[in-house]
Amino acid sequence: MMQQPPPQQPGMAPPPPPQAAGGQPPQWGGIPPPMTQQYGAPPPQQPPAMWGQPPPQAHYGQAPPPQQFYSAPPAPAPAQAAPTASDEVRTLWIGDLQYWMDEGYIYGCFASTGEVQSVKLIRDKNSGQLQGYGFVEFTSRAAAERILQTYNGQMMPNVELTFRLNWASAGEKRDETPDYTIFVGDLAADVTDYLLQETFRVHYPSVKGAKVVTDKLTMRSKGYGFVKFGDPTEQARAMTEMNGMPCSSRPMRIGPAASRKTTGVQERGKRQALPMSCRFGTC
DNA sequence: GGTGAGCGC
Repeated sequence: MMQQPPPQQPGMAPPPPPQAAGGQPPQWGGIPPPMTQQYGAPPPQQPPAMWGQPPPQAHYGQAPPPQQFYSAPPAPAPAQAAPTASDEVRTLWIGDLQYWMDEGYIYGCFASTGEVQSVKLIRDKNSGQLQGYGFVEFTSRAAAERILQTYNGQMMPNVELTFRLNWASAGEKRDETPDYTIFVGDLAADVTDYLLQETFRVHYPSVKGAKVVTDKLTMRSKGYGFVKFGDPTEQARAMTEMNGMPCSSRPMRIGPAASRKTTGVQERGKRQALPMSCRFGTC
């Protein structure tokens, strides 16, 4: 059986998943349960509290709001907000944000933890446009770590997107276990992360997650995606065994995944180099 | 159709 996050309540912060499991929490594959698809449609009709409503027309005319910091209001009981070593790394990078997700929305996402210190979203200096990423500082490194483990890959409130979190690189890059990824093309338009993941997972238990690439603005699938494996031999097998297999209504076309352009947050040290002889599962 | 996801505007 698989553990799935409980359905979300509109207007609420995401369910803080059970205590960070002692094992390996989902990285980017904790695919949430399938929900009604709403491509291109911003959140439901009930925005959370007063935060981050998707603006019908953002009023980014001029006077871009200056850098905003959200100092945690006294909302939830500050757990053990004893300021620890001031040099301690406790900031997470957060990305894959929609343009209407402002500091308030992000703050609201983690408010229930009571451990948010500040939220800083990056915007274009001239237009004031949010850039789709930012930084969330927590009250302690332990808190940041806990949030990273439990929220990353989970659904964000009121929108069909999952949290994309990582340590802020200024501090420390950590990306534990290496993973082995394949490229999957020719996906039907209705294939979701979850479906893609399950299509593989039933055959390969080491599947960590799957990601259908979507256009950030329209949320529409670009027709391809990636599946991550923990086991390189399963990756290799899947390359041949699953090629041409249907997912939803269309046969998948599988290939090796070219590494993402960023060289920033990858496994430190070695990266997965697929010998030519292995490229198509011949080894 | 095609190789994701990014670090302080």
